[in-house]
Amino acid sequence: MSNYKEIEKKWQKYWEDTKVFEAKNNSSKKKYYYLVEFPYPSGAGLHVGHVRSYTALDALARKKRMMGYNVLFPMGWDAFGAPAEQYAIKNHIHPKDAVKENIKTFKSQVKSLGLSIDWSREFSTTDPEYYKWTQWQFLKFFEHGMAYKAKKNINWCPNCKMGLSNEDSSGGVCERCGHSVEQREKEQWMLRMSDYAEDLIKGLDDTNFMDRIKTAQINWIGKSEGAEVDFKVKEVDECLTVYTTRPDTLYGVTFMVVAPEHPIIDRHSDKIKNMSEIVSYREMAKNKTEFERTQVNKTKTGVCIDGLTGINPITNQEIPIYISDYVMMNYGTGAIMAVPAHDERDFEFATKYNIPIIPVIEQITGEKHDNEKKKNSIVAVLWDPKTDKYLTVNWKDLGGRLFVGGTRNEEEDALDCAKREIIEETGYLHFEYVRDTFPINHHYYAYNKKQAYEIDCTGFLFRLLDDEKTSQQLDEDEEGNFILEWKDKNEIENEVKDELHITTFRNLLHKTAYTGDGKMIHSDILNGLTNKLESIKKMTDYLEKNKLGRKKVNYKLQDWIFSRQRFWGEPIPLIYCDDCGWVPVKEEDLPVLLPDVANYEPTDTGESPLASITDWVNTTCPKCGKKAKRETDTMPNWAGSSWYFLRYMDAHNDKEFVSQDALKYWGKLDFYNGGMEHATRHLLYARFWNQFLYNIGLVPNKEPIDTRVSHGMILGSGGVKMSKSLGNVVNPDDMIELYGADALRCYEMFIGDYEKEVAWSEQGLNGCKRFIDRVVRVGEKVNNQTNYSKSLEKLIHKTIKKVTEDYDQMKFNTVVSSLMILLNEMEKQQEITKDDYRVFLTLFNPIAPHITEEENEKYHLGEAICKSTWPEYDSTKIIDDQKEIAVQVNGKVRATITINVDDSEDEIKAKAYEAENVQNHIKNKEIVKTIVIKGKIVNIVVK
RNA sequence: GCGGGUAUGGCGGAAUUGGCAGACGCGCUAGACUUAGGAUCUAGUGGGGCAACCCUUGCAGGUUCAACUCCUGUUACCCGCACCA
Repeated sequence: MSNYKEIEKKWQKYWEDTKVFEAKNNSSKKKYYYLVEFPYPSGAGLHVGHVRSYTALDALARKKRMMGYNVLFPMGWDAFGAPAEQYAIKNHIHPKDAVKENIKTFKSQVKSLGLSIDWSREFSTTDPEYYKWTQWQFLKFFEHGMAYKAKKNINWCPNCKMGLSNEDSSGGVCERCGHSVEQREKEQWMLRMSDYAEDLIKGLDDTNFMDRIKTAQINWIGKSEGAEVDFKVKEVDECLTVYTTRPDTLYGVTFMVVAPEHPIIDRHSDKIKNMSEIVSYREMAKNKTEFERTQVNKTKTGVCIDGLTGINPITNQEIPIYISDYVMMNYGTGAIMAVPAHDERDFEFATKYNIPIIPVIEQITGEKHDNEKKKNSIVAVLWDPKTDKYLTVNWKDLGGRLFVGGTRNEEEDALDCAKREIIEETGYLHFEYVRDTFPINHHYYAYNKKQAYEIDCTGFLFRLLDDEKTSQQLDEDEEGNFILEWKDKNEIENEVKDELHITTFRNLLHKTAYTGDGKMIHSDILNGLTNKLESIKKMTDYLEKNKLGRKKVNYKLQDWIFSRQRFWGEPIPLIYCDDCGWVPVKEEDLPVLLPDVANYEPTDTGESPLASITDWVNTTCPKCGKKAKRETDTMPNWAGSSWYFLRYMDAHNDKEFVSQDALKYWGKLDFYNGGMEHATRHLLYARFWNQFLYNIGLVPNKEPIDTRVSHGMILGSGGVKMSKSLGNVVNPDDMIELYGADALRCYEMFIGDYEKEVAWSEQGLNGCKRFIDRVVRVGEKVNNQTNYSKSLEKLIHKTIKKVTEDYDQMKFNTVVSSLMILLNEMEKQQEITKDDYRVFLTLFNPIAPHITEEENEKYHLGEAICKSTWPEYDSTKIIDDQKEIAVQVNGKVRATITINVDDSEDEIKAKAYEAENVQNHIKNKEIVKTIVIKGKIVNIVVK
């Protein structure tokens, strides 16, 4: 621990005093806006993961400023929400004070890193001056009919005593405490986010998000195209409407399923004969947690509704209606048409409840030919349970290994045909039927008959009962041409090559729904079609024409549940009046402040703690002046973070949320860094919020963010997540104390690919400390001269180029390694010039700002680096006049030769042939060709 | 199950985008200077072989004069979503 600490303090003070990092709102320079997601100031303090992204963006911001930009790089605090509240409850202090305390420690930690943040724009989402505008914007949503109150079955965490959004309770457990989540019915404020589903997908085209973030968002929004189909219900005058993406399978519908909560049940409970059974099923489903209910692989349950019968609108067939919890009320219409032959879930359900399964799509194998003859056929697989082997028919050169197969004529039943063929071909007499397959549509060309065939083939599996045999009855062309062999499953997988036979075998062993494409059968108007999209379109058109259904797009994205029954959030600025209903608080009365109270702990009733503060709740109606009550719910902590990036543009404006001038000047957030865990939720909320503001004319851009990047996590030294319980959490304060802020910053940039997760290594950090020590030591070689040393000139220009490009591509690890290479060269020199050192320090400054400024000052190399400009390279000085290149013989390096830049191809060839080791490899051999890639490589191909 | 990603020495990772695989750092080995070294400096360091050479980018194929890089298949791990009809 040298004087690093004093150096760091000195320069941090200098930056603060000179205000060099304060962004100007009225600058003629080009603007650039960098932002790292603002931290949640938790009691745990700063994590080394924060250091990684903060340093990275700080480096970019510092470089951009030196390149002449007016850079906005602000920081603030996201301090509403449950964690702060929990912390406060635990430590028996008011959340307000807890937040103040945490921000203080957090801020001093962040400051010790020496970031070039414009602290003049700092704010916290919990500042009344800030949340006034969050409330104001909520009222805009309300005014435009985008906020509504609805009774919702919400996810309720009994431990945190709080309602959770779907996003906060994914997997059926509370994100915060891990407790499993229950269902509770509650009146909730909702924002109509699902209205924006399409725009949120389309808007991605106007962003430069990484592809994986775009796809994550698209998947989250979950667009699906299909149709709604109206099924008449026989007993009542009502249609049961379902949503399906596969209207083409309508002829295969054999039952329907509605969600347990489906209102049709309540509407017609008088018609339902087994109502008590249904009620108890509903009870059971309700008591299940969302987690249990959505467990995949659990066996399906359900009850047939006795008294309501569906009618397939296209076949007029009567089909049963079930209730089952595998259908969700909150997606589609809460009711489905079930096609067990082509949907795995429906298949499972139908198998369990013995519901008929009608295939309407035939799997296609083989290749189509012209002039095909049609045949019906079977493939029969005989299984011997004693040996667990299957009987194969080995045709050797005449067709390879197959199973028993045969053609059946029109009158013959497929099962009879299969039995007959087994007896005739194999002689086995005693076996029993196990199962059959859906038919396969197979195409092949028979060379012996010079004829192409299209066959519909059903597969059968039989169990062998005993070994008793009769003599085979073979046709002439079969006699003596095959042998029978028992083979196990693996041998069959390897040896049966015929597509029809192997597919049939697989389908027999594992019978399930066929979800692939194929040829339509049993489907009247669709019969024979093989193109899925065409079938879907034809059926949808038919439905629309006959008023039986309509095209429909669905999204998984739901409306945003915007209420929390908690104390520590922005109060929702609405007042309920018995006469006027929900009335917004007048703009001049904003913000609605959180009252100062002693008790802010959550209640068992699920009511916000605010509800018990009567003199806060009781107020007058802003419209009619009568007695009225305030809304006691607060906003989720995603609210404040949905627009904070706009506020930095004009952080202390008390007239507007941001001035239009500031919005116009700063425009989009150019470069936004944050964790992958926010790829869907925060980013979607923020985009939705901003698109709404755009639509009502309050912001100039529909998409608020241009580029989005994500840093990889920093793991503990074993490659496992850092956690308190494992005791492998690294505290940045300790690292700064031991190695200095610059070394810590340098190490975190050098540690690896910025986007990938990496394991922490304190030895690696120590290596960076050594590097910085060497940077300081090499300063002792500085002489009185300017300009670059002749011996270093080329490398310096190359390094400027490489480092400049690598910063721009966020390849910080190779920035550091390039600088290490340059330093290694400098150390080899007797002395170095002022400019040599100065350019090195400038290139290193974005990563190690303190020590580079100090060294620059110590040797009087020029003005402070933060005020100077980024170095440029001279491309003419980068070109090597001589170069070592490899010579390969047959692709293997045999020698290296030195070439001049202006050597002709022939000269290079000559040099290559001359090289000693090349001679050894080409003598007595014929040179087929010689490839010369100028300045790169020579490859001599010999025979 | 669906979607996305990753795989290179003992370790973290480079590779001009198809052109000498292993830059740079850590660690390790030997030596120097030292009362001392967890400081610093010098040399070495993918594996095999005395050597010429051979092998090597998860695995198996393919394209090419040339593949970590492109194509096909496959395995393992990580992340997100998940009965979404």
